[in-house]
Amino acid sequence: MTSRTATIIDVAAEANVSKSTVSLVLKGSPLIKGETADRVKAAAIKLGYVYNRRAGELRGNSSNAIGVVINDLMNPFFAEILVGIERKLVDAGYVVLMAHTREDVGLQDKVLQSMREQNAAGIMLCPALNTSRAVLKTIQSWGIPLTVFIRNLGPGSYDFAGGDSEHGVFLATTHLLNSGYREVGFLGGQKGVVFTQRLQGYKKALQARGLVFSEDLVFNANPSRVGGYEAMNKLLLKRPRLKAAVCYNDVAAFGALSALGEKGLRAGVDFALMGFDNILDTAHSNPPLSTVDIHPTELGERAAAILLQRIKDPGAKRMVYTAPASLLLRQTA
Amino acid sequence: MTSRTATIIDVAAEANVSKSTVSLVLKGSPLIKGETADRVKAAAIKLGYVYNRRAGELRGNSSNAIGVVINDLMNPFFAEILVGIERKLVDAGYVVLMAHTREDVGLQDKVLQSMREQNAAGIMLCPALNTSRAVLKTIQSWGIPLTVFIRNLGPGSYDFAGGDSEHGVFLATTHLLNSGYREVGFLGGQKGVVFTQRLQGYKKALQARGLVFSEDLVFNANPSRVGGYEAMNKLLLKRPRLKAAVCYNDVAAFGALSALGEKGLRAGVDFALMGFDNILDTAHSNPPLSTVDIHPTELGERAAAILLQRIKDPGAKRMVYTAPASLLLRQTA
DNA sequence: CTGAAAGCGCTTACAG
DNA sequence: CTGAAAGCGCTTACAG
Repeated sequence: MTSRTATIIDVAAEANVSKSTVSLVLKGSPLIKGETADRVKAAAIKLGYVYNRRAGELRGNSSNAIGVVINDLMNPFFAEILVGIERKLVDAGYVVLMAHTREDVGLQDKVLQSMREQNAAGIMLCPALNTSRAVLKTIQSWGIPLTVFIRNLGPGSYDFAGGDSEHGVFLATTHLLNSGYREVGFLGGQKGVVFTQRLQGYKKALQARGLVFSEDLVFNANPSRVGGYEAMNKLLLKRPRLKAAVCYNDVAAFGALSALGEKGLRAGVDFALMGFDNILDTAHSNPPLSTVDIHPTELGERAAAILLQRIKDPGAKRMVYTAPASLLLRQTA
Repeated sequence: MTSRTATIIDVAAEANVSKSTVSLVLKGSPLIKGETADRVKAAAIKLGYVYNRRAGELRGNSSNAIGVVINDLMNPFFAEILVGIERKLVDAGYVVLMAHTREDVGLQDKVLQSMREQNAAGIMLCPALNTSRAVLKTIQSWGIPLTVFIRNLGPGSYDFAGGDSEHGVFLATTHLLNSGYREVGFLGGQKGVVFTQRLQGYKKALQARGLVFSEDLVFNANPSRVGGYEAMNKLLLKRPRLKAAVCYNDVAAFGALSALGEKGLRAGVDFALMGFDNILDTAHSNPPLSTVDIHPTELGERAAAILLQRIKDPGAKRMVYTAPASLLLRQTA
């Protein structure tokens, strides 16, 4: 435990220069003669000097911290997104202030406020369910660059990155229809913009076939494993002849797989099931899940890239990235 | 975008007091008369004052940021641990600087260094595989409170929180043995302290029964879904008569479940399988996984609690938390 | 090519 | 109960 960490002044004294010179050397300024710079660097090493970022940022009014708020880290989809975001941000020299809000709007306000106090250089937000669009204005009024990801917040001028939910579900549903199923259910999920978009894709696929949409075939539930499990049990009970369904997301599909297994039904032979997201786990589930691939980790990287761009160019026009969705057929459909 | 954010000086002017008074009021000092305090608060609100934490911390040499470094966020086990850590830390008024190192020791050094520059109030570290014990000394020399979690780094005086790996696997293996299996395999995982401990539990259980340990029954692989999948396929190929195995962790067990399913084998009837960790997913896998419960999220909270305690009392003696392991039987064994 | 000076926004003794 | 003053560790014009 070093009693007292050396400052720029100590280094200056050691190297026989002024602290201005030390500061310049430390940031690699070409203004300082090589010989002097070497002397300063040696002194810094000798004293075990550590840059005090806080002080530097206070003075320069800069920041290298970016806040990212996630709601449901227990869902691997978000964990993968976070990994992508973190990678991109760290590569760009930032540090991430991570907060988990478990869909709690109040907590979300609190952590956002805290990120503001920390003087975050930017904020990446996947809004908690029921988040008011007013947060957008609030954050913008703070002058902090923001990019919203996954769940959009309706029309507005904010940057956004998300998956092509509607088209993805359209593809999945169409695939099931093409495979000969006359009736296909929609399973899991229950509210929020993403749900609405996915359900829309489902409806459009039906429509394209001249099929009529029926509420009876949508089985709402939490977008979680348990939710998918319960929804599938309900489906099996109420619609015993239904043999195909597209799920709100992969995690719900896993729950459905579990429910199917319990009844001795084999996904892919007794029941056709499609997931959504293509989280890593789908490749080795039992059985491997057919799903819609939106490349979660890459999506996270893209979202972060947008924020980085916005920080660089605050005046740029609105940026939006929609991750293309493609069918990934494995064994469940 | 407010042109210029108000400072304590602006508030002081607005309220007709000195900035010292404002500072005191803002931190709720009882020194200031109620009436004055109210006036200051009103002024702060009126001006939209935002506390500049950076400045305050520079002056007071304090910090409310805690660094947490995770290696494999793609493994839900770690995601759950992180959720526990984050919850505890945020509840205590801290902010988390999260870094993901994907088992890259070099990157780990880099992020650790960065946390130091940020003047982190503490660090929670789950060391990347092959991390040298020297990091411990390094971090300690920085004077930053540290708690290591999940993977311990050998003997030393650092605080630590992890699961009872040895006993947990002992229980799982014994359960399989008690169920009548004469031979049980050990599947997945391949290096690191945790692996060693778990394998040790396996050996002890064998020993307690007078059974001899054979390398032939351990199937190494990455501690991931793919790893478990591959290990199970190897097992099935090389030891067709083996009908039971304990897995290195839940995620490997999922991969094994997938491999079993592919061969038309039903876990729990054709093959007995035990996982380890009890991540949320196990409750609704196909079929639901029997596992060893070490309460991941709570473990994360406990680990964070240790760091908090250490920050409060730097001189306290070594703190260690070992999450008790208990058998959780579902359908695979 | 390098130094002296001012200042970022706060906190903390110290007076009164 | 409140104010004046010093200072946290840096950066950034400005001189020279």
